[in-house]
Amino acid sequence: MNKKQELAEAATDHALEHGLIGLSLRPLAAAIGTSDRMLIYHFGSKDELVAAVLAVSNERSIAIIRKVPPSGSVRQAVMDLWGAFGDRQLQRCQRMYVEAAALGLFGREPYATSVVGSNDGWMVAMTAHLRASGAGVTEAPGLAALVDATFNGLMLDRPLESDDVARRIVEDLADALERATTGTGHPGNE
Amino acid sequence: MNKKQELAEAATDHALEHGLIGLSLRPLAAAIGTSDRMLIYHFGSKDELVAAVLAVSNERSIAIIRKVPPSGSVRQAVMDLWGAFGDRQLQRCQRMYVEAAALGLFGREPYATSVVGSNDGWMVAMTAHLRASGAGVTEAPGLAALVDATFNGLMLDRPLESDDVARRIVEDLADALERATTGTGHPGNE
DNA sequence: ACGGCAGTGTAGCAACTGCTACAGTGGGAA
DNA sequence: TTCCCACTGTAGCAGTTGCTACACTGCCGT
Repeated sequence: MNKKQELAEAATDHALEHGLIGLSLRPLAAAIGTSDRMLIYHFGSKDELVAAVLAVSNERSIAIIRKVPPSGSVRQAVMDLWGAFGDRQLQRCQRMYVEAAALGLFGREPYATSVVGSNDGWMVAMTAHLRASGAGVTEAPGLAALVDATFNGLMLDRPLESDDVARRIVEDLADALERATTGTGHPGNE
Repeated sequence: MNKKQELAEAATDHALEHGLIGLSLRPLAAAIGTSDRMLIYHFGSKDELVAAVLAVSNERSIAIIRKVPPSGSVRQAVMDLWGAFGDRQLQRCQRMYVEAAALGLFGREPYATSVVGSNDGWMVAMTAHLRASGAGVTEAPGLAALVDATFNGLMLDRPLESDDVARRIVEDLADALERATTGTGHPGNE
């Protein structure tokens, strides 16, 4: 059991670096000092290996988000969450999540299922941070979904835009949300 | 030349339906009534075929966006653009774009290069619509990037959320941006 | 009539894929 | 000592991949 966990961690490190899409057993095994034979032995199939890798990556992502201390306002919460996205480890986890989500878009397994599971835990953590930073109970989930979607979208275009540009876009979003949530009433979903 | 164009269109149709990631020449060729031999003959390599497919898809996407008539306000512009995303053809084009972008995240060619090119034209079209709907010259590009990122992010989680949920999130964004752009001064990048 | 050239089918290559069969190791329990 | 079991290496299978060599068609200009 311990061995399996070690392999899962090592495989995750490798996948975070080299991507999930072209992942194949033999190169992966060689890189982490084992053999394809062993990976199949411990995980049963490549699909289960991939599911394990996605689970490990998701745990790491959530752990990083949970460490962000509560912010003083919704605006600051958005900026602080974005700051957390500056963490290279989190960036790689998100990058791989985007890969998995893209694969899941066409219903491929185990990606589609893993993505749903990962997203659940992730949204809980995002929502919790917004709540702790002053967002209302009813509005927090919607805000979290909006912020998450925007961050993921920016991740997709990250190679295109400098970090400065992305940061300014996030500032626009943060400002807009601050006005929306503190203004007279708040928008959308009551 | 004509034949090549026909093949590119047919290949695009097939890729929009079945995805770009697992795409391989023989099944694709069989589906569109030709042979792998012919695809290589006309395009030279699979990479060039893929580049052609992405270009065709991008042209279609932009054509759809350009048809959206100018909206009366920034809020309405965001909602109208989102409405355009309800178009199934556009949805599939965006879905494939997300696939290409995910592949490009790790620097894979020809995806990374194609994605940059596609994004340029796409952002021009998005910006143009926001401009025509009342957004200022300086703020329109930032708004377009923000809206685009959010839409793409929502696309990633589309299997997770009902269209109603996504729509409410977009409404939140539209309301927030409307307040931000018509309020006293406007946020971020002056 | 003839040469050339765009287009096409058939067969195949070398590399790679996930996975399996077989044959072992070593150590710890009885 | 004996047995068992977690673990491992070697070889290989059947299938798929992008791509190519070779041979052939038909049409079009001369």
